Amino acid sequence: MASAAAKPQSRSRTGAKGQETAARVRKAALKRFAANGYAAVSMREIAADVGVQPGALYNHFPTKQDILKDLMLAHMSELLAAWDAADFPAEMDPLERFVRFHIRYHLERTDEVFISYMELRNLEPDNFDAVETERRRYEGILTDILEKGSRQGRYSLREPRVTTRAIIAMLTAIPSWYREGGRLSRQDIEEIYLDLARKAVAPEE
Amino acid sequence: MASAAAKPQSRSRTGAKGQETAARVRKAALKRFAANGYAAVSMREIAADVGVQPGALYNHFPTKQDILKDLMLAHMSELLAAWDAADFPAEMDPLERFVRFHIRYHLERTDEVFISYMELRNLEPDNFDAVETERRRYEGILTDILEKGSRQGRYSLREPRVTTRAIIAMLTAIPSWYREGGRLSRQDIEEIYLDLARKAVAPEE
DNA sequence: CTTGAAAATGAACAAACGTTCATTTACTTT
DNA sequence: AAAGTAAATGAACGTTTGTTCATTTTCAAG
Repeated sequence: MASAAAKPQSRSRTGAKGQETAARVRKAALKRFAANGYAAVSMREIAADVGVQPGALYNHFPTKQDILKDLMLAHMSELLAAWDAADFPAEMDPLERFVRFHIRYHLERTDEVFISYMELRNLEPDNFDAVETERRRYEGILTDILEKGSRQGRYSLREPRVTTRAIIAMLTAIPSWYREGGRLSRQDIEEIYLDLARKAVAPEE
Repeated sequence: MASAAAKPQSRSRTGAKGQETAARVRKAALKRFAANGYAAVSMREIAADVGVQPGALYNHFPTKQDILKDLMLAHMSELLAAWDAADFPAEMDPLERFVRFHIRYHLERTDEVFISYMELRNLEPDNFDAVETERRRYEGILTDILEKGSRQGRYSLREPRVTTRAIIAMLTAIPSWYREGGRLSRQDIEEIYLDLARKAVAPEE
């Protein structure tokens, strides 16, 4: 009883090598799923990328579906954690915070983002619900910002939930066309979209 | 020579029955692709929906890929034709025209719309290019509206192409969450999004 | 009624799929 | 060095896949 909390988790059975292989599987699956779609990717292809025989994958993930679930849930929780950890100047407007954060994060993690709204339909019901719950939590952040700002008269809008989806849809589409090294820098993109979002909810003068 | 234009196309070899079956194949494939994704749908499932043996499908489409290409190209050309045919009050602002048209059309043809941006990656290169060309043509409509309005001082925006993608992304996402019979009617949706779009490109006062 | 082409059948093909499993290899702890 | 577990192998399993094809059915035109 007394030892339960202090248990050092005896490193012997943690399987350091296994952890590392699991990470390589995740990485390979992420790339493949993003490029070709979950249904079009075979376990054999993932295994080949990792440099291992197909059967070895099952030492780390019970099924192909579990790899997808793992990737999507990890993405959502990392997204939410990144928001919590984000630090912006104290005086920055909350909407500006959200827009800048969203753009930056989504341009950094294009594969994860792509999978997370493209492969939703390939999730089995339970896994779908789990991801959907996290997604709603993320949307809730912006909805709260809009509602509070609306009450304080800093923004003007009709439907916070609808406006949330509109803004997020607008921002999330950026990685689908933005290419590094093009005419517009990431900062340019931030300013353009910030301008659009701000004006869209600007109070009538 | 003289008969070329008036040729009655001898109904004998038009295959009336075949045309009808092909239409049923398109319809079944559309529903299935939208619900489960191109890669997850088998020719056997489509055949079963149509009420025919798998082999019979190949009397109408050379491959499964051709069914997808057919659906997507048809959608794009119908979308563009519908825009050309759309009639709005002469005095209506062009942006308002576009927003209302886009929302109405996309809420009417949810399956086609869903497939057309979800299954792009499952198109072979040639087919992808063909669809992409049509998509750019459609985006060009809004870009032209924004550029002209911007020159005339009716709108204010930084980047017509970027703003085009932002507005279209925002509008196209509607069918992914809108449900008939909910709290908001289609008219409500139109007004809310029209408001957002207008304000986003409103001239500074 | 005959003819001929279009359409549908039903069985078959090779290939690829996710997953399992007895066995061997690798590695950490006693 | 011995023991024991985790990881990887390599072959195999039963299904399912897109597609083909010889054959039969359907059906309108002559």
